[in-house]
Amino acid sequence: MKSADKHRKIIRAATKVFAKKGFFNARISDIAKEAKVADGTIYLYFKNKFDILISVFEQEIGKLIEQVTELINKENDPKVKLEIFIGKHLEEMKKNKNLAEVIHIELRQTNKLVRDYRKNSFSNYLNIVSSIIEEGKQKHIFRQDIESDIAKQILFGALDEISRIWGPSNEMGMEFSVEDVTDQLTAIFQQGVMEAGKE
Amino acid sequence: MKSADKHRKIIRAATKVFAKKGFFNARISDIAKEAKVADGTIYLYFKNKFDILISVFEQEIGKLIEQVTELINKENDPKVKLEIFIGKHLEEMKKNKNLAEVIHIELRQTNKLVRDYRKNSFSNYLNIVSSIIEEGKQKHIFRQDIESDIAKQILFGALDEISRIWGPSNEMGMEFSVEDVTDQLTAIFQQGVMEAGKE
Amino acid sequence: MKSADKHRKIIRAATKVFAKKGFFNARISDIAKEAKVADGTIYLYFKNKFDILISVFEQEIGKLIEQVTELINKENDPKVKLEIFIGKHLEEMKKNKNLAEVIHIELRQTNKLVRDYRKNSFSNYLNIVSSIIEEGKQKHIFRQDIESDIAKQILFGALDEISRIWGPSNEMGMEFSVEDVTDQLTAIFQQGVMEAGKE
Amino acid sequence: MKSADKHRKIIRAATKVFAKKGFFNARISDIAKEAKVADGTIYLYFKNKFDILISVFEQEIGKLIEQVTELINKENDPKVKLEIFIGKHLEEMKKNKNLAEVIHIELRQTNKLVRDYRKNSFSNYLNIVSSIIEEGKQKHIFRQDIESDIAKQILFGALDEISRIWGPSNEMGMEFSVEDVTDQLTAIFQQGVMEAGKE
DNA sequence: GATGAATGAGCGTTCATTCAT
DNA sequence: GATGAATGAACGCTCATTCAT
Repeated sequence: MKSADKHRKIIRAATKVFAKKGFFNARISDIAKEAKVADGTIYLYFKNKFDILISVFEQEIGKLIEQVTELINKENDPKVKLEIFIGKHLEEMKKNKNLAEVIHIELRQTNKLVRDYRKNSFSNYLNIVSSIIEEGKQKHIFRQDIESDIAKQILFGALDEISRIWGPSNEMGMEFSVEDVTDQLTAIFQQGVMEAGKE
Repeated sequence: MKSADKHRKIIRAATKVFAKKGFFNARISDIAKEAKVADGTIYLYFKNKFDILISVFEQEIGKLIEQVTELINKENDPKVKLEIFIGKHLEEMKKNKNLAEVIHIELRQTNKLVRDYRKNSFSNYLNIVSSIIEEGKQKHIFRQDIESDIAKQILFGALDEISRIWGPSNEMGMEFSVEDVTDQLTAIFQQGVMEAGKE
Repeated sequence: MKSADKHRKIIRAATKVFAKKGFFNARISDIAKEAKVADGTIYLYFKNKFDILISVFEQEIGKLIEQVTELINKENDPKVKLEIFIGKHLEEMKKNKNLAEVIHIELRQTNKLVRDYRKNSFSNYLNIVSSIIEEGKQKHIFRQDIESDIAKQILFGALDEISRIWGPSNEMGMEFSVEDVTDQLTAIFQQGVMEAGKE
Repeated sequence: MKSADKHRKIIRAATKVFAKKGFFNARISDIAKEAKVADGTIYLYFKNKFDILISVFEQEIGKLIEQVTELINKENDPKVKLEIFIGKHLEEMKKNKNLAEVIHIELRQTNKLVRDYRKNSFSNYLNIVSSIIEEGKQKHIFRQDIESDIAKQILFGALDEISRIWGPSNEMGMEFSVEDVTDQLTAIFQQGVMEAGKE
């Protein structure tokens, strides 16, 4: 039986290699070597190179959705939910720098498959944000003029760009902790969407 | 003298092709055909394929910096400056959808050369934002706890992601005008960085 | 003991697959699937892929030689023997279209092994023809100027090409029965080799 | 401009390599080396490996049709026409042994493209034979019961198989001249299709 | 004996870059 | 300067064969 363990090993190796070299510069043989399997073995588990990329997302974003959803469901205050979402995302990205790179770089390879994919798991992830925003609007904690579909993109763009602070190519001089960055983004975004006077 | 006109034609063609197919899927011959020159001609104007990509940015971001700087220098209020920056960026991205795609997609090809490049023109562009933030902090209009280096990344990420609303692959159902989106992002970011009570 | 049954099952499967896809396009896994055994099992019965091809001939041509020889030995008239040979060959080819394809297509893969093989069983098959011709010459029924070594090739070429009428790719509009075709070829070849006036 | 000379050189090289190793065992790099061009150059002149094969036929069979047609048109007697056809074919095959091998081996690679091709140039070649036969039947020189569609296959099969006498793998001990073989085949086939008494 | 997961050599094809014209 | 034919290194993927279970 094709071992699930080997599948995982390849995913992990691919994430690492994609993060380091980018999808197009990554060679199947790089991934195979990193995973300590033969080149051909990869094709027992994945249809083609692109399928590996898709699988990396499917796997990792899936985990993220699960974790974030659980944490958020324990909360009532949309304001706090936002903070949790931001914090959790950044925490995971700092923990798994390769994933951050992969999301950042590869999610942007204009490509039918990725697009199709984005309509699925990734969309679900972003829709967590729009739900929170809508809830906040209903409770009159967030401003009525905020479009949740725009706001979710804004927040994701910010999260994604800021995650690179911890990447291998951080060009900033300073080091920021997850807490620092979470605080900054939460502060800006939270305050940004709140109704005046609702502190 | 190598005609500057031909140089421009190639840049324009490359922007179009990169936007449509992405850097790695774009062929030199695609660009040559689009520019109506021979493949070999491109190498009279550019060192290699990557050099074309760099030049597209250099050129386009340069223009952006010029325009934005001029507009902002006429203003005093950092709050208004932010609004101008955001509005101008989005306006340009909507006007030049190819450029938006190229920035979005290609700026993310992890690559030593792009990185080096980002330390130059692109950094300058982002530093316009941090300057505005610093000015706002000094004038006690913006919160003292905002790190301008983080904030500039946040804003750029938001701008970049939101620009895709007008891209060829906009998966959102609705159509938003530049004004709508500018208002939303300005509202969130402005309010987000302002000191309490300073409306 | 390796079951002879499994050996036969694989031969049968291989004949089918080779006929359908040709030797080079046939995959070991195709044959394994068709034979309902594991890929590896095939290597318990055959040395390698080419060995399977050889075995298909060995087996099938062997059967043919046996049957034809028996029928012919009952006859005395070389003219009738020719007719029997032609009729039996075509009958078998129509019955076993896969074999016809395999002989037609694969026997032509220029290859040392096939050549070596042709010197054996296949040669024996063809030599049935030259024997008949020689016998006819001796009995002064067939023309003395006929070279039996050339004539056997001529007849086999004709038989082989004509067998394709029933193949999956018959491009002729009409349908011909075994009898029609046997009659035609027998008529031409028989009359062709006969001495003038010996009808 | 892509030189017609190079096109020819590649065709010639391919014919040689295909003849020697067979289509599937021939490597593009073998052909390139034989033609003294770079591997990539081949793809400036041919769509893919299979396209080279098709082109070899198109080219060579085309020449054959031209030559044979011209010779035959000078003749009136269908009997002589047959002799010319057979003689010319065998003469060309002996002259160009590589072509003989390629026709023999490759025309049999079951394959949609070859089939489509056979419906064109190759069919035209064979139809020269059926026309001759029909003409002979009309003039009551050939037997009325001969089906020209079957007879053309018979003749081609015979020609094709017999051509291999001169191939690199001739397993016969003896050497036969073109004349010998032409005589034999002409004798058999001609006499085979003729009406009784019409010598 | 039987399995099928694993292997890795091997090849068709692409395309950035060069250079003779 | 301009051209575009030629180059050949590079890589994704296949599949016959092996071997641990």
